[in-house]
Amino acid sequence: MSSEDETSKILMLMAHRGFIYGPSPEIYNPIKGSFELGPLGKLMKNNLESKIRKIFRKNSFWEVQCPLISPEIVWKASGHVERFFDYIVECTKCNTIHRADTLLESLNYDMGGIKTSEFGDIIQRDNIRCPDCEGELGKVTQQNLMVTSQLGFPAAEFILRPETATTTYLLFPRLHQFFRTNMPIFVFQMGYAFRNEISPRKMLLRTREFEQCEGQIFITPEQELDFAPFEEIAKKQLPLWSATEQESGKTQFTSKTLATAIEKKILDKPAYVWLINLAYEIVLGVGILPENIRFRQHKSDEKAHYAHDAWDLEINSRLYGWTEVCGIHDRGDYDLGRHLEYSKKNKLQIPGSTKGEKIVPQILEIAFGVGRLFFFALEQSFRFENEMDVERVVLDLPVEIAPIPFAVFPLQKKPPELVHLAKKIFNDLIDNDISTIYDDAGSIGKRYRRTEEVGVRYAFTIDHDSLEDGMVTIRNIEDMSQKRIRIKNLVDTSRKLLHGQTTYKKIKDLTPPPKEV
RNA sequence: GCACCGAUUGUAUAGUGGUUAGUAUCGAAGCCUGCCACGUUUCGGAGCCGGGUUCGAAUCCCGGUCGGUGCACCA
Repeated sequence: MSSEDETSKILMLMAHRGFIYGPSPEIYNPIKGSFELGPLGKLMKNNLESKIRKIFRKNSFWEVQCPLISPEIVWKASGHVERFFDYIVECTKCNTIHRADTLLESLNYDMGGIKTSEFGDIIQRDNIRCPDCEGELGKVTQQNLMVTSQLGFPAAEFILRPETATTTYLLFPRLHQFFRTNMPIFVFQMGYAFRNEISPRKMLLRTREFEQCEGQIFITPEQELDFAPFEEIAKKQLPLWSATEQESGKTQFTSKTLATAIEKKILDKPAYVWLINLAYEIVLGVGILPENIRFRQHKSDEKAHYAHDAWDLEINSRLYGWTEVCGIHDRGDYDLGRHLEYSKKNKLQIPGSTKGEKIVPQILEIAFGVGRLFFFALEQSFRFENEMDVERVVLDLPVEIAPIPFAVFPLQKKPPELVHLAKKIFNDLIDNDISTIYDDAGSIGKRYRRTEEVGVRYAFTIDHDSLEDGMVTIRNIEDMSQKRIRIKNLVDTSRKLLHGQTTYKKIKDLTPPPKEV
């Protein structure tokens, strides 16, 4: 199968099997970059989010939730009002849109010495022409990358948040009190953010409304360097591709242990390194394979306005190539410093190491695009196998992420006792919060294939012997093998499989030896 | 937003200036079926939107919309 075929096939299956629909609304003229999750997509994203929450909680993060709307001053303080504008200029001849700053930069203007308000004057003064067609350039206009809306009566303009992180920072005085002034403070937030992307593309990878999951550590400069949890992970190896390696044109890079990264001064703060590792664990936790993960350090010109150091966790997308899914930022004291400046609230400071000193806490941030992570977890899981010239489609998701990990089938509809027993088992599983599907339509083989295509890991089949011996077969998606287990252990076994407390391999097969003929 | 390419049942496709728009798959209801997309019966479902040419347009032309790819932006 060519990769082009594979791409369109995967996209087709995502929609066809009820994972992702869109762009939405499909029956009217859709808005680019907006999607619906269908029944299975929603189940799967719920599971993925639960998994992320679990990992955050294990690592002592607490979850908060903040509003999507906030007054403009918040975004002035955060720097977004200033930085989230693109200055664009349109060619009057060929209508190509150019960014004023990149245009001037390409002509070797010293960007440090130019104010954004001067872009238009310079272009006019120096008679700068369109680089594509030599045509005359029009006026420089602003393109706001933040989404605004109206609120209240009379309506006033508000900004929809372009990131969740800043809204979390506004809570610092409250959190500092909640955690009884113990630093560092670990919190995270999952929720929507909005950006006027110029051109949404590539399914869930670039949309105008998107979900983020951002973890924050409020920490003192001393704690960043003396961070006990780091010791537990110091020997782990991560695929770190440093800015220096990128700048020297090296496309090959080697995994390094985290201790080495610090020794070689690729990274300096143990707390920050620990956070990079957390990003890695989360991505592994939702089923992305290590060979498809790398960390890429931002080069100095790439860094966001708030970042001291920035690394992206990138995933090698099967459909779209290496793509950022998580940014890990050392934001320094930029954010709380700015909010202190704009709000004048002294509670944004904490006592420093010397007596009477007040300091602004440092912030380390880990920022995931949830939609992206969801999309990658899904796209990487499609497996196409050939079985006797018939293609077998398997959605090979981790059991914790799979929308519906279990299925219950009566081998046939006759006799009705098979159906009764199957439905009883199905109800038992549901009553025990084990996500299960029941199906009795068509042949048993058809049902196995139909359900493994949407990620069902284990199927329980009730056959005629089940009525006599109290056992059913469990079929494994991996290799289509089967074992026989007792019905009375079925709920317990399912729960253990779901929570990783046992594996299919460890299940004892009670299939009776074949009878002598 | 620009450039190029595309649009027929849910999916994949066939074909035609006048057709009951074909096929496979799919879905529904049966029959059959003792473990891997079996078979079988019946049924269901389609030419993106707007305008033009024409006696007649799903088919030709123009415009729009949406999608794909490339450029700029980005979690």
